[in-house]
Amino acid sequence: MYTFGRPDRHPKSRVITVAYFALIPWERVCAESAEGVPHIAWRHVDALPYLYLDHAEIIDQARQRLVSKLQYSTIGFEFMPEQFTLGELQCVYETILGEPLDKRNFRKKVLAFGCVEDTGEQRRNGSHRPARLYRYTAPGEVLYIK
Amino acid sequence: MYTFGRPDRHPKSRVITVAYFALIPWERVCAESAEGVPHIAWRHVDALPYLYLDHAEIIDQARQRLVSKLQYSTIGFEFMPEQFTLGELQCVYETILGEPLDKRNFRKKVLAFGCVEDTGEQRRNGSHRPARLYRYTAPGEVLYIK
DNA sequence: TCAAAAGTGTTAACAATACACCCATGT
DNA sequence: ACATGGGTGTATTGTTAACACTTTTGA
Repeated sequence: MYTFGRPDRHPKSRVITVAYFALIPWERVCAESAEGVPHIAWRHVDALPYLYLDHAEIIDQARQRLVSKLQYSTIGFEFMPEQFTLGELQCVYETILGEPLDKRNFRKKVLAFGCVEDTGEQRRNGSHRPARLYRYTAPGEVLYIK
Repeated sequence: MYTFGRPDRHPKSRVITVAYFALIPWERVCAESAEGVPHIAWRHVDALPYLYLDHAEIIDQARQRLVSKLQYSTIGFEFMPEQFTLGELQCVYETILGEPLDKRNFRKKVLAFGCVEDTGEQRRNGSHRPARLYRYTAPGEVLYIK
């Protein structure tokens, strides 16, 4: 994601942090303590505890990076299971961007881009019309939402 | 610019390279040998000697990064001296992007963006009309060329 | 029959592109 | 007078954004 190397970012010595971020399906998320790291846990990004030094800045930059990646890549699809509805996909985009998107324009762009294919299947989800299920396929070009 | 950390990128051990790039005025460019680095020199990016391991890839990525930075930042102005003509600026953009740009559209965008101001001065340069000199001023928003 | 999400096209505003001529100068 | 780069405006095209109603289902 970014390498933090400002000479004065650590008070004692020169510390360089290479930060990465990964998208992990919720089912596979588990927080295991490792040697030398006694208490680790997953936290909601809006409810983080005190963070050492510039670590809050690192988190912040990762969020921003995710937002911009959403605009010039198909990273949003990485949040989807194998089959998904366009409503679910739109929900991911809206959550990350932090603003509502127009349903018609969103579907238009995604479908026109041609990185999804209709599986022919549907999902019944509640007391309303069932949604079509789509599958992610390799992108041809770059997808811009917004 | 980017941190290269693939575990197998060096045959002997785990080597991590944090690559940076900088824009330096030609007058201040000098290649000094340092301890342990006997022969260093500046090379034209299109005429590089053999490069160790993935170093060619690193150079390549830096070039690409420069191209994309040109599109969402005002980095192009960093190549300019304190006063410059729009023709010179366009030349920088054309060189980096590797394609000619329309003179009128280019000037329109740069001027509309409002990150330059007319110094009132001119430069006589050859047997043709003198060019206005501009000065770079802080950008308001993001400048997109192309 | 009602509530709730799914699905669908058109129009207007704006941004990007293509394009050709006159200007000021030095030789 | 001519060669050279400087300077300017408009028309077209393409892209993006705004907007409202019908459909299908379960309760």
